[in-house]
This record gives sequence, C-alpha cells and structure tokens, in this order.
Amino acid sequence: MGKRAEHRETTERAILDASLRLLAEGGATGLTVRGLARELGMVPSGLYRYAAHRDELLTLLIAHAHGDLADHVRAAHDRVDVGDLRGRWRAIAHAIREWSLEHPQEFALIFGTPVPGYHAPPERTEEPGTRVLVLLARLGSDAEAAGLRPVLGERFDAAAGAGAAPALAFIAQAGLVLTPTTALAGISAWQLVMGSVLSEQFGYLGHEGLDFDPAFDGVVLAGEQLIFGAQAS
Amino acid sequence: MGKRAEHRETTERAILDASLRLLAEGGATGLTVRGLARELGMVPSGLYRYAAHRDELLTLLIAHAHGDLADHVRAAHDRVDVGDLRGRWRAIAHAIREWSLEHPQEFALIFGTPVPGYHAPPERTEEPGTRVLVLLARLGSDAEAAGLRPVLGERFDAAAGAGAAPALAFIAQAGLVLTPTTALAGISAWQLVMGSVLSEQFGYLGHEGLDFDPAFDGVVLAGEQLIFGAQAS
DNA sequence: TGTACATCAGTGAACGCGCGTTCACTGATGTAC
DNA sequence: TGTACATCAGTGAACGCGCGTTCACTGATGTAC
Repeated sequence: MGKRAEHRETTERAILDASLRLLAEGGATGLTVRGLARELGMVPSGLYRYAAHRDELLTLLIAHAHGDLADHVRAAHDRVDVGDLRGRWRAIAHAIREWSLEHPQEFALIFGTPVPGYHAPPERTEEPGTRVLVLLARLGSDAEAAGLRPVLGERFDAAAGAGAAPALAFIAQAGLVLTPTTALAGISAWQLVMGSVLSEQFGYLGHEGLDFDPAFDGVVLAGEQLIFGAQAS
Repeated sequence: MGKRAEHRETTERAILDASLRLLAEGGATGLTVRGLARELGMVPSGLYRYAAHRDELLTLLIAHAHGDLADHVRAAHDRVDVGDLRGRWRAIAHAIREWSLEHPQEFALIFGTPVPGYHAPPERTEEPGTRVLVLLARLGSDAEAAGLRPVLGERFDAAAGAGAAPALAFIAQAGLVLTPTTALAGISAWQLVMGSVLSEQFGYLGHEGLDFDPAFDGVVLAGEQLIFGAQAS
C-alpha cells in the first residue's frame, strides 16, 4: 500500500475516533464540521476531502453504532451453547443493555429522536440495524423446531396473523420461516427489553424508578416467557 | 380582570400555541426565540417578558406534553368500568399509543433523546411525568385486591424484590401498597408498550417491520398477561 | 533511473446565516392620593 | 374625579458567536514514459 492510501486510512480512522469523542461529549448536536476539524488539528475545509457534507459524518456514526451493537450482541449470543435457547435469549437481552450502558450517546443516536432534517440513507443503516433482529428470528426458529411455542392465547395469535406479515417477509429474506405468533412474541420481547433500556437511559421513571441491575433480570425473564412460555422445570 | 392581566393571559396562550406549531414542524431544534417571535409577529427581545431564556420555553412545552398525555390516558381509562381490570389496562395502553400518533413531536420531546445541555427543572416535569404510572399503580393495587397476581415464577419475584424498592417507595407516596412482583410486572408491561410505541414512532424495525394497528393489540395482550396472568375465561 | 505531469490532502481566507441575549427607549395601563 | 407617578409590554438596534460551505492555493505523493 502506498503512502497516500495508508495515510488516508489512518485519517479516516482518526475521523471516526474523533467523531465518537465529540458524540460522547455533546450528543449528535456536538458533532460539527468545525468542532471535528478542531479535534483533529486541521482546518474545517480539509474535512471535505473525506465527507461531502456534515450529514455524511452522522451517517458514518450511525452505521458504526449499529454495527458495534450488533457485534457485541452477536458475540455474547455465540458464547452460549446453541441448545440453550433460553440462555441465548438472556445473552441477547443483557448484551443490548450492557452496550447501551457503555455507549449511551451512540445508543441515543440510533434509538433516540431522529435528528431533525437528517434522513439516513437506508443502504448504509438498514442492514446493520436489523442484525439483532435476524439473530432473534433465528432463535425463534430454533425454538419452534424444538417444539417450544409462545402460549399467549388465540387473540394473540390473531393479532400476530394480522400484524406480523411484513416481519415474516423480512425474515424470509434471511432464509427463515416462522409462525406469526413466534415472530410477534419475539418482537414483543425485544420491545420489552428496548422499553426497559430506554427507560433507564432516558430516565422515564424519574428520580425514584427502578434499581435497574436487578430489575432488568425480571424484565428479561418476562420476555423469556413471552417467547418460550413458562419454564417447564 | 384588568386589561393588562387579560392581555398577558392571551399572549401566554399564543406563545404556547406557536411553540407547539414550531415543535410540530421542526422538533425541539425548531423551537428558537427568534422563530417564535417571528411566528407571533413580535420582536425577539419582547419574548423576554415571558421567559427568562430559551430553556424556559422548552420546559413549558415539556410540562404541557406530559400533562396532555396524562389527561388523555386518564380520560380513556376513566371511560372503562372500574371492575373491568383488564379493560382498564387496555384503555391505558391504547391511549398511550393514540396520543403518540396524534402528537409525534411532543412524544419525541418527552421520550426521545434528552435535549443536549438542557436539564428540565424537576418541579415542573416530575409530577406530570409520573401521572400515568400512578394510574397504573392504582390498577395493580386493584388487581391484587381482586386476588389477581402475576405468575412469572420465583426468579421474577426475586428480581422484583431486589429491583422494585424505589418504585414501591414512590407508589407509597401516592397512598398505595403493592407487592414488588405486581409493581415490576406493571412497569414491565408499561415498558413493553413504550418499546412498541417507540419502535413505531422512531422506526426501529426499518421499512419492513410490523403492521402496528393489529400488532399492537398483541403487544397489549402480552402486557396484560404479564400483569394479570393468563385469562381465566 | 530520471523527468514531466496528474492527483490529491490540507491551507487560509472569506461568505452569509441564524442564533440568544443586552440595552435604552416609547407608550399604554394601573395605582395612590 | 383628576393628576402624578410606577409598572409593564413591546420596539429597534446592536453585540458576539459558531456554524456549513466555497474557492483559489501549495506542496507532497503517485504515474507514465
């Protein structure tokens, strides 16, 4: 690799690092062309060699955050024995929370209020944004193969039949087949976890809320029962 | 009432209305002193008769949004027969979603990323922010009185015992007594609903997600079973 | 291996913009006597 | 009821600031012959 290409790579890496630092300090609003240039010790206009406009810097961060979260969840999931279905769910859920605690601003960036006026280019953010959901779909599929089914009643099945169709289509693209009931139960469990993590991150419960470390175990357990039904044992 | 006081009231009302309009158009970022003055046909400095600084305008909106949501939920809840516990839950859940659909920017303001650098004065936002939770606590208390209990297993009870203490203290201030299990189950159900509504509002599921109208019924049902256990019927 | 030209990273100055906030002011409304 | 003074809403001009983006430029790296 020539000096030019090498230099470009290290600069790109430095831009990402500095962007993450700015994000951590001041949120999405804190990420400005001029601020980034300052952080990098260069002149603002120089950055236009690397990004056509400010929004591209945001896109870079959003894509990175999605990927980083998915990697973290994936790694935690893969550490659990494939046959331990409930354990796999727990690993996914806890990994989501852990990542949010370690990267609060990145979490806020991808799950908080969309930045006004900014629209992420789907091709850069859709795929990494759904990797966790694909992992969940695979888990659901394995659960069904093992004969485990959500037991939420006929009315839930009906709601799933009517509402989960788009999700099933998406899941099918990943080569998986799921009953609507399992799909909606899985998404619900995920939404429960997200709701809990968002409560913690954004402080929905006010000053006197939950002790999240222990309470989250309960939330995960509740989600587990939505997907797999009550524990046999 | 003198002309002065009268005039002040109508102006304050006009400021709130115009702020809501600006918020609806451009989110929290769109609410600027100068923009608001423009909207009201007055000069920017004139607004300093009504708010000491920009943040006070935000506080006004946040307090209003919390109150408006709580009113809406409360009204829906009160339309249901007191004895219909499950119906009361459903009314609360659906009212939350409805309000979010009707007031997306206000919803984002109170449940999205905290505005960077802004800290809401607790005395203006804590009380209205918890009114929905108090309503839920009352429902949980009625459920316990009726002998209904969440059936989520011993490990859930243990997590609740360890994690729900702050919530119980808060609930006690409202004159209610709840088992930790019911408290955590109720909060979990609420978090599930919030996670679902946030998914819909902020598009977590990408382009191919859920058909939220029917799917939300399933989510509400899942929450219902977290609080009350499976239907007897 | 040496030379001539092309590519590209980064500089430095400048642009126009909208922002929050201050300050001294005018004129209308309210209050005390 | 009338007058003198105080309060208050809103004006108009000005401040300093940081922002994104443009443009012509310099000097180093890469490429063709």
